[in-house]
Amino acid sequence: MSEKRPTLDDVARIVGVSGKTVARVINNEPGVGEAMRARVMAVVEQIGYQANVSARALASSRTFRVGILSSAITRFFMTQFYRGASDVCLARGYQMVLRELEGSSPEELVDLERQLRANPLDGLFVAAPLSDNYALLDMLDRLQIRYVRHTPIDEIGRSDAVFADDVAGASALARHLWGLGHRRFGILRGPDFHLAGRLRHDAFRDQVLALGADPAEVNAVLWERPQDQDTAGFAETAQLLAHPSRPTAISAFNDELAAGALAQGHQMGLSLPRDLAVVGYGNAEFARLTWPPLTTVRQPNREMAICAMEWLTSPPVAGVRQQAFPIELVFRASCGRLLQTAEG
Amino acid sequence: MSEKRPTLDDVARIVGVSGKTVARVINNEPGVGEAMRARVMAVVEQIGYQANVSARALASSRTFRVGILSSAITRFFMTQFYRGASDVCLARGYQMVLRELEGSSPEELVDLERQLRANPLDGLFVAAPLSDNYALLDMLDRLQIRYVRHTPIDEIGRSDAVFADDVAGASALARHLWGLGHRRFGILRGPDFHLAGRLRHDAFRDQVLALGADPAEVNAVLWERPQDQDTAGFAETAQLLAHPSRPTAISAFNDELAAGALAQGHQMGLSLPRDLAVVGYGNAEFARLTWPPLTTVRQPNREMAICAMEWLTSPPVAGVRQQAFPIELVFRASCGRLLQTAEG
DNA sequence: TATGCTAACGTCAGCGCTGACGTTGATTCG
DNA sequence: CGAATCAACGTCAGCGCTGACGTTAGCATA
Repeated sequence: MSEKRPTLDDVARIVGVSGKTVARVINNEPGVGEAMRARVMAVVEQIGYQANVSARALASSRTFRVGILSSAITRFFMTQFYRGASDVCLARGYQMVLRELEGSSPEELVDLERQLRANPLDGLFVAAPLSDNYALLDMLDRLQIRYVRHTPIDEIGRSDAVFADDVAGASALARHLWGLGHRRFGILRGPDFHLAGRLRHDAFRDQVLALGADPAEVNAVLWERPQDQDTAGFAETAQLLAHPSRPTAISAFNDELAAGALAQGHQMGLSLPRDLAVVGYGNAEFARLTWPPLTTVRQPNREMAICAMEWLTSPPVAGVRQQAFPIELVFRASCGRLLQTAEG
Repeated sequence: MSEKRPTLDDVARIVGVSGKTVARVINNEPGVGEAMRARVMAVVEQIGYQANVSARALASSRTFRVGILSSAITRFFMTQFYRGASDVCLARGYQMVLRELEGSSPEELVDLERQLRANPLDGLFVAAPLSDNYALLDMLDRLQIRYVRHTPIDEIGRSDAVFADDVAGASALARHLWGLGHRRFGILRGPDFHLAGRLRHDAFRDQVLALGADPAEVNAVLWERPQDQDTAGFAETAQLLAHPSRPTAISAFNDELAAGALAQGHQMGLSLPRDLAVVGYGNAEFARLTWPPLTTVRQPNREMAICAMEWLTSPPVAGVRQQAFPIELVFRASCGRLLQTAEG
């Protein structure tokens, strides 16, 4: 409010042209000569003109706003999305908004739909596991909101999507543990509604079996988010360790569960990693802070978000765009000393 | 785009009144009778009218957008802010946007100012430690942007602020450890530019000295963010433990450093928590996942964000509003069994 | 009964852009 | 050399609201 902020017409008046010409310049539209373009830009720079997003949105029925939709906006992997998305939005003059959809009850969906109607977005990045909630996707389609999904896999090519290869990650962990000499495995399996939970479990199991493991010595326990958050994975780990063919290595759905497995191991008096190797998934911030520090899989979340946001802030294209991103193993101490070099 | 979304005039036409009357109703302005208000609301509900935020922003020079500014948008305590802030924004029809200001170089500030000019906000929540960056605050004042600071302390009553009592938290930890019988203390001190770092250090030290500790047996090491993120606090902990009066308890600036202290303890072959007690600060997500799980201080971040956002989305008031929030000790195993009940 | 006052509405000009549609002068070509 | 073409501009009516300012009918009051 201090000094009124300059408008497009202010620029036009100074240059001595029509507002439309200025608009053509700042929007990079054709129909202006090079000389004029330079003159306009000079004045724009000089008085520090910035387009008014609200006016632009009102007149053009675009909003210059993109959203990130997640069922857990506080999780670490989400914050990596924010950083990547934020960079793109900043560079392209878009606003980034966050929206949480905790459950998937019809009421929550209706609520989201209402809010999306009231505050439309130019695009939405849908993070896993919401990305496989078809009721949600149908709603977005109905509202004709563009979206990019972050999903483990999309067999049917339903929409634009970015993915990190869960099968490759879980298989690599399996080969790593096998290479260290482990033959009896426990799997802390993620919830089934989380597609990645199924994929990682299957890939890990298939890989160790392919390497020659005895099916009777590869056991999984399903983890369902317990009431007591302080003991994530404790009971499930105890259950795995109580099995007749007690595993020497545990592969957990994520780093949180892996940390729980380590804690349970400590509590049972095991010496880690000698008595029990543990691998996580996701390379959470705390993976380096457990004891022993977790061997895990890094997912290129930042890069995926950047890609998704670049799509969403660019003109639509025909057809479906899908992009896979390579994962990367992060070796720490939770599997003990390596007996042989792990493959790349 | 499917079916054109209803406008204020659509509602007015159906009810048979002027658009202004509808506006009065949906904005809860005076000047409409009860009967009319009910008639309008009925139609609003029926056709699902939602005000167009862009139009409203353009006409009223408000933006219905509030921001959260942080130097580390990926930290766990920030995500707790998002959740609280998001709830308020959703309920009040505001958009929440995130902005990171990593360093505090003049260039970055200029950049932020440009962006704030281009995309004005109705208010900004400034998280610590940016909340004590006076260059930033001066800039916001100059732009006449309302803001609420999240800061440990504000002696001069410079602006609206919410704070959790760092002095109370650090003192309580000190009393807890003292009560468990500890007499020699190490402090992993936070960086000085982080006001909370100084406050927590001073409060802890003052408290144990007041309880009778020997000043020679209360030592601090300054932590500066190391290059190698994988070993946060390792070297500093080793330094503390190498001191002639080797501490039996370490108080860390935050949970991350505390986890590093635990890891270093393990690495040195100590039996935790018998040989070394550790307390953190902040109750990060992973505090329950370390071994032993961390005793720490919970800060009511969600509640603070809710308060701040309620202020920012309400009409301004005269004077400065400041609100303190109580902290809460979270007892876990990292200090061993309690010898006596800790105070409330 | 004339006057003033007020609650309950209405009117209308923008807010700062955009999109569709002019206009003009220079260039090209039959 | 006149008509057609086209790049380079200009004009203008909105987009859907809001804020400032009418208008009117009903009621209290002198």
